[in-house]
Amino acid sequence: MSAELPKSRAPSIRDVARLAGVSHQTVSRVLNNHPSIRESTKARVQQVMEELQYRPNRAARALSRGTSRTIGVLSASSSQYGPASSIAAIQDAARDAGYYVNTANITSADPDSIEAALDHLMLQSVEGIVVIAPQARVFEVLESLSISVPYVALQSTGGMTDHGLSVDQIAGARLATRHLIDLGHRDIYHLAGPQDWIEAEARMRGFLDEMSAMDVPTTAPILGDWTADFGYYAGRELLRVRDFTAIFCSNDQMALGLMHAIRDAGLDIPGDISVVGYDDIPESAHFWPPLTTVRQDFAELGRRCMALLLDDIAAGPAHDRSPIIPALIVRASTGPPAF
Amino acid sequence: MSAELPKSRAPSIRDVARLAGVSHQTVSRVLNNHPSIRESTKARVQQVMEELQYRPNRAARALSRGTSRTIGVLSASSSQYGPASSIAAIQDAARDAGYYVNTANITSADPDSIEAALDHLMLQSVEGIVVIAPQARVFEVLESLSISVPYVALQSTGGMTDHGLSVDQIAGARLATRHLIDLGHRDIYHLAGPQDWIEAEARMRGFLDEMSAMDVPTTAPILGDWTADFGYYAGRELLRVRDFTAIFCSNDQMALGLMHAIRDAGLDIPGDISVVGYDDIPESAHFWPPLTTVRQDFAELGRRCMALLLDDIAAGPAHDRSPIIPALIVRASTGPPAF
DNA sequence: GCCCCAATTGTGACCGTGCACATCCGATCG
DNA sequence: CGATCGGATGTGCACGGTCACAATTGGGGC
Repeated sequence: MSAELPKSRAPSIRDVARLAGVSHQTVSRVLNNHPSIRESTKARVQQVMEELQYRPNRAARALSRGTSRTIGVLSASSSQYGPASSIAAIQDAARDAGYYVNTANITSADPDSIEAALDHLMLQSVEGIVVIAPQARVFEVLESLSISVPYVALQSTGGMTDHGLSVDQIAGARLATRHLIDLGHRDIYHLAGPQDWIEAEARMRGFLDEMSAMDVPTTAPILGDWTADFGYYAGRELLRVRDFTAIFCSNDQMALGLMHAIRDAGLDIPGDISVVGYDDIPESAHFWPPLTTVRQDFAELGRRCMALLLDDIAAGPAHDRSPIIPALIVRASTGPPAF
Repeated sequence: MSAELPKSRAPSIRDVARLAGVSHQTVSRVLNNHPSIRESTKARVQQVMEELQYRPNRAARALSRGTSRTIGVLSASSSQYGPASSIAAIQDAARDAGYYVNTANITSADPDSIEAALDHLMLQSVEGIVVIAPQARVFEVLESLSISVPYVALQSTGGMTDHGLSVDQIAGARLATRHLIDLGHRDIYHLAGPQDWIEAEARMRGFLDEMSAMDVPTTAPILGDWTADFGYYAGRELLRVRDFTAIFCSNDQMALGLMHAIRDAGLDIPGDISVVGYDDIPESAHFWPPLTTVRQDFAELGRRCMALLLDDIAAGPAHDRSPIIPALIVRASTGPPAF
């Protein structure tokens, strides 16, 4: 019986006002819980709103306030575990703060694609942007378009601009590298991510830094594309020479593919070759062998990133910008070298 | 030098009109490329728009048109590969169609959480909703709230309502089961997904249907939670009895955990036990052993889902609703039983 | 008993765009 | 050559909120 005839128009603030016997402005005050409204009036208005199933019209509010309460997310590879987790966390945090989130994916790294995605977001009149496409080029475009809203980048090194949330990828990579060195490895390879990814570069730097700090000679890293497939093919090529006893992969997927290749070659992990990944996706504990890796808390990352952005928007006091240090998770894929 | 002083207000349609020496309505016509506008006028207006860096105000447009050009996505577990891929595809498709996408995640399956997420979307005045949280309960809530906008569910069986995109999960599950039976297995287990997930239930039904159609006696399926961790623990328990030679898992992650448990028990895959997964996530080709699984094209799914919803919104001609049939991908995790 | 102040409420304009309708103009037709 | 017609453009208002300011009310201090 609660079924209502579909009215031609949704009830507006004035409809509520009329039925409650007050002015539309009073209704507006109830909506924004203005301090000086008599309790009784407030209750009456709220009851009418209930009856009418009144919903404030967001467009109208945005128009008159001149603010959209929407933030944009610019994302690459949003279907991967890490970014996807962060996005989810961002959305939750935004919702809690009363914001809406609109996501634009970039399919390729070319400026046109980036610009199109940014355009899409700006058309939405977003109040801020979270960038989860930490390719260096994205930032160039961002700067060149002189975006007028604050933006924050996820997973940057924190070094390049003040727009980044500092996750110390370098420290994480050093942890992983140090672990291998401490086990006694000296011939260590690095399978890096795409060169234009800031975080890939940071991990590579961490690797190289630690190697040189510990006085271990290095080979040039191989540049991959984050996929397990690439890890597999890279592994096949590398094993032709096989003058290494350990390898540090820039993410868990590539490590998975690489281990596949190592097994195919009839070698043992970690007996013949030790493997370390990066990210600690939920599956890596069940790889064969279970993968030693560096844990990143993607959800926490998303939340803190959002907090940062909201601060920027409100121009309020700076939130906690202290860098997040990833943690090494040691499992069965690493061990001392054969000898 | 291209830096502009931040003007107090963004240029509006009237600013453009004034500078171009036309009425605001003419500018509006240019924006919506109305047929009867003289070429020269159009060009002049467009040039002024360029100079002023004019951006149409979405809120104003939504207000006066009474339409938001926004669709909502209601999602559970949006960080998993499958849903995440579909969401990305939906976003792309929406963007191409000139729509915006707003995602709301539900954290738990309780009605309050679902209602809160729906509320968030409705406040946005979305024109349609895609549901990627195919828990039966979500639909109950959806029905009970008598949502006034069209909605489409991803990954339903297609049987329950006319709101679903038919992916024939049952057929997919039958393919997998049939594969095991054809190999000669008779003692086959099924590790299902959470009971209230429609797709989990469909896969279970497919399994049971095929088993009974082929006259193979069945054991009650185990209900899991989609995670690799669960697969591992379930595997440990199951192997206590070990009266089966094959197992069909409702997704690849659980299959991964299960294979981990099987290896831990010192058994061979597929020598002692064959394993089949579902989804074909990009990593499963590199599991150990590479996983036989059922491929779902999540991106295609998202695209078609979006097409369906746009049809519903436009009340246009029904799009292609023919069911998608998943494909079996045979890899090394399955083989004939020992004997 | 009067004045002042704060709390509460009302009034009208405005945000930027699209729609309905009116207007203007040149070309076509009888 | 005037009536008609359709393309091109202008005018005013509506959309549903918020904001600035005005108006009304009630209570306390002198």
